[in-house]
Amino acid sequence: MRSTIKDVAKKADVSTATVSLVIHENKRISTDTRRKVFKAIKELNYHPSHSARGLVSRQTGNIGFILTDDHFLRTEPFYTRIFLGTEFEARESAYYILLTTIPSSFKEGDPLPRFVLEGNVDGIIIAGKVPADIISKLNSYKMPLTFVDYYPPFGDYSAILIDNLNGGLQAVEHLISLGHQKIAFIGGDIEHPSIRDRFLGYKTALEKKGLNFDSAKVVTTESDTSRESGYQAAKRLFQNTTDLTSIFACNDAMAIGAMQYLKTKGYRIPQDISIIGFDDVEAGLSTNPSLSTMKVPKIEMGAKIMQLMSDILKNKTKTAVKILVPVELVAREST
Amino acid sequence: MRSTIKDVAKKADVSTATVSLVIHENKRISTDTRRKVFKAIKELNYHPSHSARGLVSRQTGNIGFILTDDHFLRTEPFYTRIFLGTEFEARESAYYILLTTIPSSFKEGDPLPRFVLEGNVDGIIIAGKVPADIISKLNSYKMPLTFVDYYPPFGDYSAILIDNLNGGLQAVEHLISLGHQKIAFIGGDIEHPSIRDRFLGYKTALEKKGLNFDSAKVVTTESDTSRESGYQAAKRLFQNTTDLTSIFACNDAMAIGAMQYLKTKGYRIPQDISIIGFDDVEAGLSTNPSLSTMKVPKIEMGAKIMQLMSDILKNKTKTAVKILVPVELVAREST
DNA sequence: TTGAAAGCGCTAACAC
DNA sequence: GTGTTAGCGCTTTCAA
Repeated sequence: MRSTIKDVAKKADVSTATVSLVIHENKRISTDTRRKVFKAIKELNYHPSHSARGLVSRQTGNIGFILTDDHFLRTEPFYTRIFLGTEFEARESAYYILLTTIPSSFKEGDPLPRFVLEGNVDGIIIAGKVPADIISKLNSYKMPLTFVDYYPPFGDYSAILIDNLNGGLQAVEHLISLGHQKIAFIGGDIEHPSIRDRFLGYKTALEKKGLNFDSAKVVTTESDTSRESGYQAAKRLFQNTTDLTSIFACNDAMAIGAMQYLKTKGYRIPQDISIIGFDDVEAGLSTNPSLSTMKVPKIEMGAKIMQLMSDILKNKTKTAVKILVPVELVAREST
Repeated sequence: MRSTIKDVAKKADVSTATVSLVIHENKRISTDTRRKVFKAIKELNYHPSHSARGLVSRQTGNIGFILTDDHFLRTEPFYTRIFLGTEFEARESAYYILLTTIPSSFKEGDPLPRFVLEGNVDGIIIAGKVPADIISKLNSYKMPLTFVDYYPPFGDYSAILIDNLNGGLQAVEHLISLGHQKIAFIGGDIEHPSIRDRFLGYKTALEKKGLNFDSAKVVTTESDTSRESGYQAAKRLFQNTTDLTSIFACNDAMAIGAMQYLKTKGYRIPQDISIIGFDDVEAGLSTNPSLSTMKVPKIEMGAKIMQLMSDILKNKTKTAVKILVPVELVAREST
């Protein structure tokens, strides 16, 4: 039998109310009593019951973490890292994370995650792009909704986002600083906010340096951002034009796919073509040559969104805040 | 305000006890009452409070899912798939999964997952190999402990395991059926039960077919089973001997790494060397040639372990059961 | 500075 | 077949 607050109270020879006050760091309690209580807690290895607390406080102590199944199952551990950061931080702030995936094809009639229906979370973190339908359905529940690595087209939410625009800018400026003038961009669905911003960064960098923009050097027709798509995008790119010396891929997976294409065509990297990705996933380290990229602090982003959630639930943060997380150039062998 | 059992009782004009009985499908309730109650439940969109239930039933309704951080962050979505299966099944059986990682370097003094300390789970699922230290510490808590894709050296637990021995056997028999006589084995740490069994399957197949075992054709000196290790293992293998026509790699990642090595050395696959892996991860589909492998039903394994856990908690299963999950040959281009 | 007691939502024993 | 009620472990007035 696990020990309860009563056991602690008895052992410390105080009331259960006092124990509760001590636990909640109420300053009205005398140092002496506090000490007695803590001693008893320790000796009995007491941990408050999550259920009992939840019952009276009308809080569950749980946070829901939602992402699409294909994001969760992505080959590159991107969202799993974000989740990990969230989980680490949740330990600190004494929350539990309930992770669930939704189909990326989620539509109006589909059932919401069980923890939403059952009201078993105090707030929800949404990681990565999700179908608009689920956001609107989620909105009818009154819990705080926050986003990490995605911001929906409508609504006003707190979010932790990558500074994609600045990242794209830096990536391309890096290429330019190496003397490149003919720089291509390959990406997945340009409707995706992250990709759009990275592309915007690309254009901005060109403008800033007075290089002219050439739409033949842009391929954004792939539906996802996998290696395979990178391969295909590179193929298409070279059908459009061969007048280029470097490529900025919207993420590492596509960059790696593009590298594979370049190799099969006999281009040497970086001698003939330089290439830079985005995200800094492990796989970029084991390519040959190793891939230059923009480092995204995934674990930290996960931790930050949990902090934000915690602040919101404690009413420390009332208005929606968007935090842009800076990215950092990691120049390796491919540029 | 979410509706409570009282609201339902009032609306259906019965007592809360009756509502509770209806929810728990007690047969003493008349069809008429049952209908009334269900109607009220629906109209009020009533969902029982997890906390209140937990408090009185002394069950949390949560299951802890533990795996090491490097397993969780593996490039190939292997354990994430298992987790997904567990989560799917948990929805059915009305449990929540609390996922947490532990460092793969976990040792005696390290803190246990918070859900264990706080008694916030009814049982624990351990996925993949974990340090022995955590198992012994976990044992001092009275909750059921089950394993998936790993079985610890000591103790008696329920577990869902891959039929590695038979899988290894099938893989090698496949090679033999294609006419191969000189078959190598590359694997990571041979102490790992899964790898050991796959290796045993390899040996058994050779014996069965009257081929003799040649230790020069076995490399099990790598510490992990990554692509990089596969590359290194293949390199070492060819330092030992070049007298071989095929390779059985203990998993797909190593197989892919080995393929890379073979390609750099100019071997053609499968003309010069055939190669088969194990696990059936997505990456094996996009290699060139595509990788033959043994298909492991990861989602199903996750679902099964959750079912097993649920049975144990409902006292349907009293004695520890080990279930071997069969694997299936997927012959693709590499053999 | 501390204690007594009510009550959160639910289940289960018992009464009818 | 259905209702009454105690009580799970905790927090939180209110009183002392």
